[in-house]
Amino acid sequence: MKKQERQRYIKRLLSSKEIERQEDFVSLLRAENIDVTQATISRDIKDMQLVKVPSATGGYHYSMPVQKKMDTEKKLKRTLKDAYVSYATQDKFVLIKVLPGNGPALASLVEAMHYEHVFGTLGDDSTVLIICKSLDATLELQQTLQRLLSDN
Amino acid sequence: MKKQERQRYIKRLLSSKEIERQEDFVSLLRAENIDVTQATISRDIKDMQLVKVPSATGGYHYSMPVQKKMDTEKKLKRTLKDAYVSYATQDKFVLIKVLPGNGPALASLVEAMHYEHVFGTLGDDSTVLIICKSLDATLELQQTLQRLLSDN
DNA sequence: TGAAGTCTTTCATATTTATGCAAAATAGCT
DNA sequence: AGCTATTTTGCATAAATATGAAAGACTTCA
Repeated sequence: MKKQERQRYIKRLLSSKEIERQEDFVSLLRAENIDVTQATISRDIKDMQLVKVPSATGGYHYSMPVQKKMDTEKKLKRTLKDAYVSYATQDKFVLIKVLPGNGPALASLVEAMHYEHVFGTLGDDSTVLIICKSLDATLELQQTLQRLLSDN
Repeated sequence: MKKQERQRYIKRLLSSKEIERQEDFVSLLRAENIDVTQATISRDIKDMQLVKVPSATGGYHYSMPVQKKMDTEKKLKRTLKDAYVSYATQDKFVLIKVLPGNGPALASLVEAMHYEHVFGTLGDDSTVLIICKSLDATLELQQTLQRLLSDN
């Protein structure tokens, strides 16, 4: 399955880099030894329903589809509320303790959110470690999580 | 204020028509006697952070920004949960009874969601009337509202 | 295996969108 | 009003994206 694999890569790129043009996908995929043309990327984007979002800072970047993002956030919220035990931060890390068994699920939801400033996520049985890209990002993420926890 | 007014029109068009290209905005605005070029629309879209979404049916259409949509849905949900009394449907109408004073707020939130298949919304002190574009749409809207009401 | 059908990709290009720059409009001052 | 600064717009065009058509892969079935 060539196409699916490529689309998985595209998803991963979405969260790790700020992608402004379809050609960026082409270059980045080339770097991972996946050879495609812009035409294919255009079709992938249509397939995956990605959108090109005008960002507040003036540029543009590709992002998850609205609906999926909303759905994911919903699940994330529910999981958080269900399983949350405690959290702590240090440096660029946010460490969340959850009820046993919920770590992996929560971690993968956080990943699926493709938060701009999250560098990586890791979940074991009852702990989720989120590594942010900066201290500011850590703060922001904390607030996001708190917002999710405090209902709405 | 020329620009702001135009952007209001753009917002209204967003919910009423399926807009596929920036030129569509140009024509539709021309029809309302607002003269603009595609260049301006492009800048408006950047300003307003609208996105061009690949729709499930194969085409593309412009739509609200992700974040705003999420925020609006959140407020809508909260308002619904806070103020909801009862609802009824008939033909293409959904009539929601709410606690006194909440009608206008709820109506404007429903409008802000720019639901594809909602024709119009009207809220008095304690009632909101939503007029859909088709019977199917009415059913769908009902489900959406129920989903919002039943937590998540 | 090979023919037929389906799916995917590229190439070339049409279509659409973004933007530099100059002109026009608008807003602040005095 | 008159002048200056700021914002907004259009024009022309560059840049980015989408897509028809042909070629290549991959399936399936006999």
